[in-house]
Amino acid sequence: MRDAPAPRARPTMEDVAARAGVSRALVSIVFRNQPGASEATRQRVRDVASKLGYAPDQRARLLGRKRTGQLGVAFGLQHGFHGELVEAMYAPAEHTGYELVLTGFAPSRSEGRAIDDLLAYRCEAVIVVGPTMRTRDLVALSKQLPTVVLARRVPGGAVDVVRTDDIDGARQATQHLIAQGHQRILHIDGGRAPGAAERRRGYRQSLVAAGLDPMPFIGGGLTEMDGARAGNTVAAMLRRRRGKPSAVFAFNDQCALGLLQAVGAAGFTVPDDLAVVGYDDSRVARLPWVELTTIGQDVRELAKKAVDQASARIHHPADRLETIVSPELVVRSTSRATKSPRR
Amino acid sequence: MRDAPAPRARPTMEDVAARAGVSRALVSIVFRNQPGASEATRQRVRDVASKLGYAPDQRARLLGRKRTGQLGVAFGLQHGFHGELVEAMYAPAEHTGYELVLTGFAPSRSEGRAIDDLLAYRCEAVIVVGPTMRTRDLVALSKQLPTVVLARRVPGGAVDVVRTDDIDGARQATQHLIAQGHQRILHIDGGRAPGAAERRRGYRQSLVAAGLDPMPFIGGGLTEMDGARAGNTVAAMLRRRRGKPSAVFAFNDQCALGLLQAVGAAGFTVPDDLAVVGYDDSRVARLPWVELTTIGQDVRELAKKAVDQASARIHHPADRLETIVSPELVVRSTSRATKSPRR
DNA sequence: GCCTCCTACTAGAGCGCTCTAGTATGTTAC
DNA sequence: GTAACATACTAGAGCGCTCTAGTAGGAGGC
Repeated sequence: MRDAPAPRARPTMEDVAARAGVSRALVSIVFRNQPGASEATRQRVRDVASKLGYAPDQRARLLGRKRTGQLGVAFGLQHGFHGELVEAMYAPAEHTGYELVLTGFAPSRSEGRAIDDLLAYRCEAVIVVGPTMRTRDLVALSKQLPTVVLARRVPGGAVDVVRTDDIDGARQATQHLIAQGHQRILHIDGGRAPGAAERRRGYRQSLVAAGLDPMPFIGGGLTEMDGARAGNTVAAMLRRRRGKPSAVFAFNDQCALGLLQAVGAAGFTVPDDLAVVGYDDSRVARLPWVELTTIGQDVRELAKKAVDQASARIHHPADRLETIVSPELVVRSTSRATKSPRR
Repeated sequence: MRDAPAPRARPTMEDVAARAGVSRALVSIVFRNQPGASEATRQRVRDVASKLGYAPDQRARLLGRKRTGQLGVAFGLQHGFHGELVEAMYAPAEHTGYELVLTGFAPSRSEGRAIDDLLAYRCEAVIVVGPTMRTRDLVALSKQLPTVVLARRVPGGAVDVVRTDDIDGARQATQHLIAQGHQRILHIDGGRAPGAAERRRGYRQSLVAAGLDPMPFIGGGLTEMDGARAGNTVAAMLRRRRGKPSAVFAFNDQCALGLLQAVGAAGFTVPDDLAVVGYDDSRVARLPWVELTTIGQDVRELAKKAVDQASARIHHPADRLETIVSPELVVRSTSRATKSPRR
């Protein structure tokens, strides 16, 4: 890049002004849709601009302005769910008058570096999607500029957070199974993953509230492999005479999928031998041969709240808020009662 | 956003210069790692800067510079594969001295809008990942500024392209099946999807070269559902006495997965009754209960070539190149010979 | 001594916009 | 006629950097 030539020169506002026979300021007025230009002039300026292939230079634009009107978003390039959230942010951002600046993180590119980019662009606020960085770093960031953490819990109340109510989601899943007549319900947990602690709690609360005994957690995880491993454990339990489980609430859909696989391979039938509920309502959960009952997160709502909250924080830096969005149970065939009610 | 307050004032180069007792220009030199400052001064400036929480303003930086050094990347927020490619671009971009500016497209946000953002940021070149927009629009874009289309074929040679050699991939898949002794090999095709025509061609060429008869294409598609539908057709063929296929090459892994499901549900065994090869080497293909033989695209290489080519195009705008990266066969158990060789 | 050369630094003009504070040219009121 | 007030437009000072063209001052050569 050392000896690179200057890039193809693109027309500036000056060029447009000259060709249209007006001042630079007037062109600026036209492009900002501000009052102060006649309709005829506006049209002329627009025509000239499009003839020249002119588009305002965003960098200069932002520099001159008091505010940048930019909202930075850092998200995981590998997480399909993050992509969905980002997509859903565009509409509310536009509506609120902000522009989104994206930066991705991944195993090969740390969250810190991604966020540095956003700082350099002078975003007015940042939305960090599902970060794994330490709470203290997030707190430090939030002292530098308004920060909203999306889809992750941050204890301490020092940072703005928008997330799904995982306790409620786990509760819905468990209560659904209870309502189906299940009494011995297992939870394949997510270990130290974000949300795992809440899901454990929601599961346990529901059982206790229904007068049932929580069963010990089975170590699970986030992936199909983790689920399959747990599934083997569950299959072993199913072979016992007494005390065998009749339903499982898995940490997420991928985990549930692995579990379904292992349990099926061991010769058991879902939902007759074992009902299964996942979490996330991912695409695979909807496949006709999977039809996994699951808990759906409200992507649209999460994205909108995150943008709104970032905007609110720009106006009132002192506040701090934790917004919790309710998830929704999606009943499919892995948990539907098929035969007689159980006892 | 109308009556928003000015954002928290952040320190400027001026502030750092004043506090360090040097000129603005010197601070600039330090932050650009240019020669012209003593080591002691560098250290002092750096210290002061970090004490003030100063980071150079990217907008101003780019404005002042002749070149922006920015590479725009437009990608699909919903495509996991796009995310992987973007991730793999960061390293080569840094190495070449460019910075990546990301913008996403999705059903709710058109590719055109995404690209407009990149134009506004005065990127020196853009890399468009797997666009579905019309060829003529891509050609028009490439006239405005250096453009590289990644992971899609663009006929006419008017646009720079970096893509996987799908003909070769299909050939590898088919030849592998032939080498395993299969003689009646089906192709579940991808219809009008990008790459589908090439994969059909590669499949047919290999069969003809081996003196075998290509079988009629089975209408497939990109999703598990499409694969399952095709799978039912294949299962019906397997029940016949004569002329039944012994292997299938599916358009992609998702399609292959649906097919495996349908064929399995119909009571057939893989790979004994039917060998299956997919395409993409996606995460699911690696699951131990799937172990799908597939064709892997070289993400790292694709990303690197895309960045290199964008950089080359900035220097030599007149050229146009089509870079084709070879895919690689990954043999797993859905195609491994298990019993006797077939005739 | 003076001249040259090097290193360490500074002055100041942009970059392409935005935005405040104007100036012209009506139009209306009285 | 002129004051009052629109509306349509312009001048020009920033915004926070980069970068060219300089200056100051010390080391070294002869």
